[in-house]
Amino acid sequence: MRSRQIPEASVARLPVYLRGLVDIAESGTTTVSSEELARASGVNSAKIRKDLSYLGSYGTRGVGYDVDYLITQISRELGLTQDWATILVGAGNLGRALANYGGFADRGFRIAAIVDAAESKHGLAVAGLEVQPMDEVEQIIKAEDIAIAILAIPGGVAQDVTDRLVGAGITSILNFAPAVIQVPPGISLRKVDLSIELQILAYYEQRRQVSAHVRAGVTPHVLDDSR
Amino acid sequence: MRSRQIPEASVARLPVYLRGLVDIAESGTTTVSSEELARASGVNSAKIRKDLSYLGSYGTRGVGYDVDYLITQISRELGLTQDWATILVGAGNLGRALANYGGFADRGFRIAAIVDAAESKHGLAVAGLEVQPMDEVEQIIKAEDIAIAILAIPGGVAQDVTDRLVGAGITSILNFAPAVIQVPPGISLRKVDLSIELQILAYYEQRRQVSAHVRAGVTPHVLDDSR
DNA sequence: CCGTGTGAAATTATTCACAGCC
DNA sequence: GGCTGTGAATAATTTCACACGG
Repeated sequence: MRSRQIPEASVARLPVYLRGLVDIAESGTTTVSSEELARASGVNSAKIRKDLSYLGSYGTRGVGYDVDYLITQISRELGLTQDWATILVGAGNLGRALANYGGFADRGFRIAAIVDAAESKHGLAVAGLEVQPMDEVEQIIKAEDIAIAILAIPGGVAQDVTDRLVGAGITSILNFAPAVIQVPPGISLRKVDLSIELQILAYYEQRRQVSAHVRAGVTPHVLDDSR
Repeated sequence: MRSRQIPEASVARLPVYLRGLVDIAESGTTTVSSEELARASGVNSAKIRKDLSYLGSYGTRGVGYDVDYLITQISRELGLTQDWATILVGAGNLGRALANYGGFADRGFRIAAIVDAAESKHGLAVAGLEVQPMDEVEQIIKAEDIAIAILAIPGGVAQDVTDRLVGAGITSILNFAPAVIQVPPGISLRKVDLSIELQILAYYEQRRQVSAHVRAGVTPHVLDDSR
């Protein structure tokens, strides 16, 4: 199909396919069907075929996809053939854990700098880098040509820090801070929030417990056949 | 409207509203309009009204929503009025950071136990708990009546550990391991993956750079999550 | 044959727009 | 007058099912 502008939902799955493909490649397999990739990536095969069709016609009918070729194409599409310098903002528990997290430099991402507002953290060595003062953030972003920032800071300062980073030229933000932050149009923002994920799980967990009670004959509170 | 079964997309936003509402409550405001909550939660007001309508008619026309009452209703709907015991699997960098992460016990969640496969970690004190051997995980889950597990383990062992946890009675999993894991039907799974989030950002970053070369037309917008 | 690629159908989610009520 | 609640309209996403080509 080869249309520009891949649907957002598809883009979000491409990295998942990539991970599956890399696993498959490591096992020595060179060709994969959408059905096999479905098993490796937890996404159903029809969705995979549709998603991949947005990239182009990279499969062979009756055969499947060449694993290495597909890895190359997805990587190119995601922009993983270039190196991305990132700045980690916040050298607390979470920030340090993220910095030391292996799978990071994994796919072309590199922490180019770590900054923290607290003077007590300055000069500290984290993952082979010295934590630098927040004061220098503008200069660092410019000097290292950084577009992506990772926020591991307290919620209370998240918006102010974000505004400052955007002012300094950051255009993509991955937010680990437990706060809603606003960005101007044209800036990408993704958030990762432990507490929110747990709350979502709790909803379904509660629902599961309630229905278990009903099945067991305990307090069949509302029972409505009409749906 | 008061229908059972709230759409998944709405459920995923309820915790976001809750956070916004708590912020608003702390500022001393007692009534909020969907427009104000939109500003506080980064979701547009029409969507908010629609989402809240699934819970019931808790607003007052011409006025807005009572902040405390809405907090209560959303909390109840999400199942946050009860306490949830969780087990943290993995006491490495990330696991320890998560355990020490403040906003955790925040909304009724409590780490009841921490386990790790490595003998070197056993007995270690993390966030006021002793790291216990993986051997005892079944017993711990039963004894503490734990339904939710948080996985902060290497990708390579994620599936095996998951199978074991599900076998032991876990029904909700929050996966921080960089791996695709499969769960049986009826088990909830959410994943948080640094590397995948960065790759998604890279796609839009690349696109921004390409279009900047072409012309000054900016690609707009905030990306959303989840699934 | 087999598995991709893709229109078309079905489903889910978002946005609109305004009647209804405070 | 202002803001909710919600049907109806629109858009996005997923699923179906099968023609097509290796």
